[in-house]
Amino acid sequence: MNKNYQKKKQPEAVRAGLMDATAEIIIEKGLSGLTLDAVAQRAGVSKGGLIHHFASKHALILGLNREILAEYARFIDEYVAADPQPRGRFIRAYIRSFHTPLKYREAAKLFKAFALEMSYDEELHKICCDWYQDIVEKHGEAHPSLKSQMLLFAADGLWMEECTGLVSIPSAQHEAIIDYLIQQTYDL
Amino acid sequence: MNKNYQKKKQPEAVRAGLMDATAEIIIEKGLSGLTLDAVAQRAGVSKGGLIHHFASKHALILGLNREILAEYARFIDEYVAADPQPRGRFIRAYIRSFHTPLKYREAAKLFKAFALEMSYDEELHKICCDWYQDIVEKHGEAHPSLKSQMLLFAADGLWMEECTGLVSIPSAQHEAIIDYLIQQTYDL
DNA sequence: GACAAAAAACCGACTGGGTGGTATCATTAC
DNA sequence: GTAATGATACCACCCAGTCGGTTTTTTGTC
Repeated sequence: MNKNYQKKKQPEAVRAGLMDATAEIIIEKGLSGLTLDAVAQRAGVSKGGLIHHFASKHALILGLNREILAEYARFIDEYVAADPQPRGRFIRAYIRSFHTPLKYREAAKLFKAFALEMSYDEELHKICCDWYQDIVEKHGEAHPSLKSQMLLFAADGLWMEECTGLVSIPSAQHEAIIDYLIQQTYDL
Repeated sequence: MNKNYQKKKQPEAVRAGLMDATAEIIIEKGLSGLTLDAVAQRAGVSKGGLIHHFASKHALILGLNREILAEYARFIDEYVAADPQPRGRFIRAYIRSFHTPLKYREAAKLFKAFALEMSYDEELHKICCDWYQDIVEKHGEAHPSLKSQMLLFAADGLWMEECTGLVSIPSAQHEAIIDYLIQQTYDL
């Protein structure tokens, strides 16, 4: 570990930089605007270097997706652990985690891009399904009530609204809605 | 009807065919899989013919989007008109219309594709925002309660789940959730 | 109704830029 | 040395949009 001393090459940093660049480009231009050249250039790496770390564009996308899902999972874990009231704990954590700024700013846009691609990419779909199933098995109720499910869907809907900016809610109102959802989780 | 008898060219039918082909391809392969050649071929038209009807790929996408939004608006209008109870009427119509099969099967996937593209296409974004604003001004409440907003978001979330197939809800449970949401709209 | 001119509808080969991926060579770490 | 890391050049393919042309339909005029 302490061999890093005087290391000129730092593959892990390069790899992280590539991930960041990928995320930024997807946020700015969407998945369709993601090109290997652009990623390499933004990360200050050659295309060959990029391909060395991620064998293909697909691998790059999957890698980023995995990383982001892992981060969301960490958020949810933390929120659940910090919540003394068991009832509705998972839903509160779910709501809060999806409205917490992540490592990647505007991560919601990223997630939305993946949400679309899921329909056409089985591997990506499976990764996301497994993630969701794991998180529910870990924290969720075995037989959630209709109200619980409604609250989860409402959190998803609000998240989507954030992504698309369709309704243009003032941020104060946005907060109010989240508070309302949280409040509802105490009465399940 | 019989006037068509001798008509060889039917531009409106061709145009409609191009729309259908576009929708089908987006459903199958997503927006990124949409190519002018594929649309033309599926519709049985040459590329030149396609370009004659839609000046660009962008125009094609916007045209289809407009058509679908109009169809959703019609659904909502009908549901509102048929609902004797004014309170929560719009929300019920909203929920129901987004779970009604449209002209284009699996239209949800289409809509999801547009929802993504909105972030990167100002024109598309404006069309959708205007549509939403119009429909709310027409039927919605001026100052919706938090619960009203929550129900709308829940409908959106459920719709998204339909698109992505993330949670894999049995259809019976799906129906139960919709019923629950509808039921909630009577108590606002 | 006739008939020419204009307009609309339609065709398909071609272009030019972009992009994913490969092959090869150079450098650094251990 | 050699394995990991990274740079550069390159290729084959795809795809949006162009362009000159043909065919059909509509329009204007007598």
